[in-house]
Amino acid sequence: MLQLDTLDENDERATYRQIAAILRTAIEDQRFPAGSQLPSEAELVKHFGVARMTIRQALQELRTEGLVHAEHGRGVFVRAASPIKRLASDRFARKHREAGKSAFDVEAESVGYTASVDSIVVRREKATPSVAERLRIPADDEVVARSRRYLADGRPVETAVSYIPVAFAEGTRIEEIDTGPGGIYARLEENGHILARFTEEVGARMPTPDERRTLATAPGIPVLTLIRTAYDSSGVPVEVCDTVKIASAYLLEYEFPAH
Amino acid sequence: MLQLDTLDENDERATYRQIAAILRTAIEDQRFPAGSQLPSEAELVKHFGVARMTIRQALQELRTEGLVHAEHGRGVFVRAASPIKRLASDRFARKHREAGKSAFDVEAESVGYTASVDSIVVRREKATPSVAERLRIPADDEVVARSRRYLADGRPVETAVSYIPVAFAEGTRIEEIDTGPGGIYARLEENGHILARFTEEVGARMPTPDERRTLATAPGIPVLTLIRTAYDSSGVPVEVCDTVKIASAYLLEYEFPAH
DNA sequence: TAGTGGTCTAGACCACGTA
DNA sequence: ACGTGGTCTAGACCACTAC
Repeated sequence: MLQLDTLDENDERATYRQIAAILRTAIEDQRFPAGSQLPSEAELVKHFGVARMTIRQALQELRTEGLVHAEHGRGVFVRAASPIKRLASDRFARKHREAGKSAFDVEAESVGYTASVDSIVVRREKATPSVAERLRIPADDEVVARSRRYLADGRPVETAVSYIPVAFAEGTRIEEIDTGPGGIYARLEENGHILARFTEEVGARMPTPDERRTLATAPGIPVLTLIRTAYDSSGVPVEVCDTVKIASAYLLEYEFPAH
Repeated sequence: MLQLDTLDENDERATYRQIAAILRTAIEDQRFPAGSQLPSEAELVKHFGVARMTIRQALQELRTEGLVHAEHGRGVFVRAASPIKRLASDRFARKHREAGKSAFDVEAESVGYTASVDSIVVRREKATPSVAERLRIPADDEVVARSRRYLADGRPVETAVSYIPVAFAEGTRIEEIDTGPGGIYARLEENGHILARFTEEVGARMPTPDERRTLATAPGIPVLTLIRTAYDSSGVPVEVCDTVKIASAYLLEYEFPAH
């Protein structure tokens, strides 16, 4: 019954780890396919003959690994292998901007998602040390900060905050909610700052509770952090974009020469 | 006593979340600096007047976030902000190879670490679908698989497996443990495959229990995954390198033109 | 030996989702 | 109403570390 192995007396691992391993194997073997429901805690208590807290500890381990997620009142479900959005480094190519598309539209289109943006907030603020350093401006100069949240098929996948020196944004639609076709990069170029190159700094970590809420992720799912700096043809940094992406939703692609 | 806030009756959050938040704030405010020890579970039980399991649940949350780690028999400690190794995309530049240095040496030198490599295993095996696709060879052709583990100052930070088509490795030191100065890229170039460009695919996820063991990481620390493909001047893929890095130890840097 | 965290039990009551 | 997971209690014994 339950089509699950039972505990091995000789196994010296902690009981909850053994149970986690049994469930993990069953999931990997597709005995519980993506999206399916695991046996309830009560059933697992009966099957393994242990206390409920022991079962919960095993499930906690699988949740931390991101293998399953619990829904209060419904059950524990195998997480669907998330569709991956591949981000190629030509996503900022000028040809896309000229067609009036934002980089996020380009990404989404290439994999068949419906892209949307919400929570757009535009304000002026003093640059943080990290932003000021990348923009090569004094530490408390004012910048225009544009924060927003990206959604794919209605589900949050990324937050982003762009910082632009006030001098480059003043009098353009960069300070309006709707920046117009092609987004802020198109506006910067109209303003004489022809974009020449980007740098990106990529890392990963666990999200803060705040980020978990904004991105609506379960505990145990890491985020990719990406800080992009855009330089114009004179080598002047014109924008820093600080993004936090749900790791399971993204694969970043880069290409570079061997010199 | 303990210099910690107490529980707020009116706070509607679960008790363990409230306790976790109190501890998190204390850590962020440096009341418990990096490396310092938190009060013992017994002390926290007394301070907050709750059951031990409730305290443990709060600590579990902080562990999942990677903020603290427990040492059996010693205590719970605030995790030190890990030193970051920045990986620039010129780390495979030919000038470094000509100086007899491997890419990992270059990385380590640039930040003052002592680099070392262990667990080197070289064997022939059938290509996995993922590797075969990237190398553009039939799905069960044989490849040379070189796996190893990188350490910085003696601590594991990354595992890597390189796959090279047998035809390109045969008769070179690529199949020996010690590949000689400049590593496998230098050997490939001596063999007529002048490297022209690389692609890298970057993602992040939680480590498998196996990876956690190999990299000696605590639960709750994500890994960066990086698959690099090397192409020679004829556009032929000559190597696929599949790496898993401790996320907190790395920051990847890329640069690309705006077209 | 004393103190620490690790594991486990056997209950209890609550909040949520479904029917 | 019922079954699900979420939270919490009040213990127990064990394994590890430090002295």
